[in-house]
Amino acid sequence: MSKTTKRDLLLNSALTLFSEQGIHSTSTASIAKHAGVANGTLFHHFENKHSLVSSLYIASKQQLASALVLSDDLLSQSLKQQVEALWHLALNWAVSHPRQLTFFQQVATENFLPQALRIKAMKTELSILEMMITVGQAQKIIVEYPLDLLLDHCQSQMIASGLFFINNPSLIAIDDYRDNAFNLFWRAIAIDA
Amino acid sequence: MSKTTKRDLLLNSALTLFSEQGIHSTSTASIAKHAGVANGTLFHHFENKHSLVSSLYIASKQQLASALVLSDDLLSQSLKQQVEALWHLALNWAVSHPRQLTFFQQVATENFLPQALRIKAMKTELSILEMMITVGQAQKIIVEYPLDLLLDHCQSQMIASGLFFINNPSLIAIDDYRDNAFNLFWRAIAIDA
DNA sequence: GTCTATAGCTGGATAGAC
DNA sequence: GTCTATCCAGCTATAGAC
Repeated sequence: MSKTTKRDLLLNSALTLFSEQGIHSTSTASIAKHAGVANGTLFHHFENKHSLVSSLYIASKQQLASALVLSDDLLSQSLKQQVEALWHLALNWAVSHPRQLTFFQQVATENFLPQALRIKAMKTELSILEMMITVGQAQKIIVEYPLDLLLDHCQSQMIASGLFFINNPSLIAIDDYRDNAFNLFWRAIAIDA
Repeated sequence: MSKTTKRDLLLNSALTLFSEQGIHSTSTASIAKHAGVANGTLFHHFENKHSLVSSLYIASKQQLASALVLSDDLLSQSLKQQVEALWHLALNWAVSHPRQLTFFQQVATENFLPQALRIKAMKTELSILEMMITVGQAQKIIVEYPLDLLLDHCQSQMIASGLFFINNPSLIAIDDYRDNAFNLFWRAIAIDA
């Protein structure tokens, strides 16, 4: 396929080191060294460290977005089944992309990127979820709590679940755990359960 | 009361700057300047930056722990009422100590302190919750999912709720929001709701 | 205990050869 | 595009006067 350019090597090394050490405490020099390229090469491909971080952030968010597409045959199913499918897509992506998930957390807590960029990325990410919740409320399947509270709740729930399985890798394979994790998610927002 | 020593000033300034900028990107020089003391004074009171951070972490965790004590008359109430009381204590502490809460997040994601210290602090913190869950399961009030999953779930739920209200301060005063937030928490783990 | 001054080092970023 | 060499700012931490 598309060959691995030095730019790609740098992005990949950056992701690895960021997720291990945090963004601020990872030097550009160490990124270049880990990628096996010269220091100056990094600044040929990226204007500065911030530009490197935001390139990585945007690329990772796009990866995630493209993983969260529901297949067409699901659209005829019940809302709960659609939510469950979405939830499993997200969890699967999280456990198979642990570096990206911790990187997202770091971008949020280290205040490295401008808030505007993060909020914009979040908005598009939550639009599917927002639609599902609205539909579910109209069908009296989902509790009628304020939308902002529900959206925040669902999002942090998913991230927390992903991190839990990343931190306890041996549990990923156990179907009971995965099912229970979804049940905790669904019971909270569903009417009648 | 106890007078504010320069050591206290330094800890307080550190907390403010850390929560705004992150730990790694806050210099000891800026902490001393913000506290209105000389650079060298910081290193008289703390051996190095790590020692400053861990002192602050331990003190903050103790503050939190002392805020989470249930009053005696609650012990005769139902388990749900005890859980609800604990939940509100935690939420109240969070919204009135926003700097501490973001600082906890930063310690966790920036990997600044040794994991052992963090795990130890977490263990004691979760012991009350663990007891409540175990009792609730015996009484068939709380779902019988694995304890590690439930503990992680409850903890991240509480933190997420706290951060939500810190990020949306205008909603704190609205009782409905607080009640709904607790309901989302309780519905997930309660049997029969 | 608190200050000033500064040592010693590391980081981000640039210049210029190839 | 990639490299080597290097500049300069800012950081942690120390020394020593008061």
